[in-house]
Amino acid sequence: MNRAPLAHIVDDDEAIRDALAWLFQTCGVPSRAWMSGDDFLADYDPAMRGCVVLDVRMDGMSGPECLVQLLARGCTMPVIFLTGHADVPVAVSALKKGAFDFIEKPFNDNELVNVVIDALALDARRQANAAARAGTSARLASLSARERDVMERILAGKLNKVIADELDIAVRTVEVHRARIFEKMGVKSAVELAQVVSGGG
Amino acid sequence: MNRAPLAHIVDDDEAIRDALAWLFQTCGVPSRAWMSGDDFLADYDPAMRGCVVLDVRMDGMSGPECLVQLLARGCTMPVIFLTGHADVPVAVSALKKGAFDFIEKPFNDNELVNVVIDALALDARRQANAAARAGTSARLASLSARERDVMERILAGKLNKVIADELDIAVRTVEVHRARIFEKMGVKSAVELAQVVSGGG
DNA sequence: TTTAGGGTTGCGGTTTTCCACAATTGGCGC
DNA sequence: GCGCCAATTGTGGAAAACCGCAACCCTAAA
Repeated sequence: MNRAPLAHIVDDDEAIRDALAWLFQTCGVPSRAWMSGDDFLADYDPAMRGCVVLDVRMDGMSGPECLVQLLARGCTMPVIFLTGHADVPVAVSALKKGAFDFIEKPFNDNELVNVVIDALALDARRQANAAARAGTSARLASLSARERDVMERILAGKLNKVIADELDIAVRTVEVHRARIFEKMGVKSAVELAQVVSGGG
Repeated sequence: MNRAPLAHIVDDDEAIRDALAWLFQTCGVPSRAWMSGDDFLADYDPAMRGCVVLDVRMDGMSGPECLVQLLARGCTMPVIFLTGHADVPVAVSALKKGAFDFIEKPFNDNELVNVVIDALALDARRQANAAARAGTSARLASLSARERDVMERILAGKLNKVIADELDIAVRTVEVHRARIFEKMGVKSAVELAQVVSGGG
């Protein structure tokens, strides 16, 4: 089951992996570990939830390289970097790419756990938002091409008669499309329609 | 005139201030310099536009302290840090607080200028958005209490008769309020109203 | 060929919206 | 008190939206 929120640990040092896994477990945070960025990317699934705890310097793929790959695959999980070497440009670059945090070793256990918990909470919020947006997108996708033509003009605030004129069809036809759009989008009025498409998708 | 976009240089080293000012000038970027965070904060005005180029380590107030003060005063200008000392926690903290970039000295002149130009562009975009939102807020504030009651219900997609029932007034009165709301908010339909209040304010 | 779905249209009728004209009430500042 | 403004209401009519019913055309799949 990929859908349970996990702390995804990626580190080439077995001692660190074990220590992190143990630390997280004692704090009630489920985790799973990988020994390289390549291994993690091989298992990566967009349905994975939680956060990623990524070592910066590893054999093979580096942490930042792994971040780039994850972003390229549309990963939205917060990524927390761990580093043993002071390297400001790397930290700046990672954070500007969207990393959630960048922590120097040795780190305070409690601090790391708090960061991970914050990251998990952020992911949960994002997940909820994404679900809402996905619902709207799905409804939007269920509209026919013609219905989208009409909806576009409804959202522009145009009257049915104007829409009919622009699309060169009868007003009655616009009314039918309009009703079907409302039904498919699960709204009762043009106002609600405007809100779901501009506020939630 | 505070409103012209400037690169606001804050550094306690006169040589650096002059060098930066000269660098910016040769690239067509107007700038002004301060010799301490306190001095800059004393002159700070929310109407200032552009970006801030802030040294991390200075006599008196540090760069990060200055950032905190600026944020507390609602400053939205992008802040670029310059630092001569590798300090990952400071960099991470600054970026997580919203700093635009964090650059180590010695830096490449061209790179810094590009960052400043990006920051100025970002500020210009934000400024445009803020202006639009301020306009909407101003219009919103011009509504009477009763008009706000009605608008709230219009945005909930309710029919005039339902609104009249809820507010215990005649449908005709709701119509009048409705028309006045549209007029004051500068829109022609309920759909546009929903878009300006949920998308732009 | 039959079936299914999308797009289209007309008819007739109800409901809402939108507006011009006209008027009343109550608070507030001069 | 007087004038101003927000809030309120009514009348009456034109325009638009909304709906159920029935139907036709066309394309793609079974």
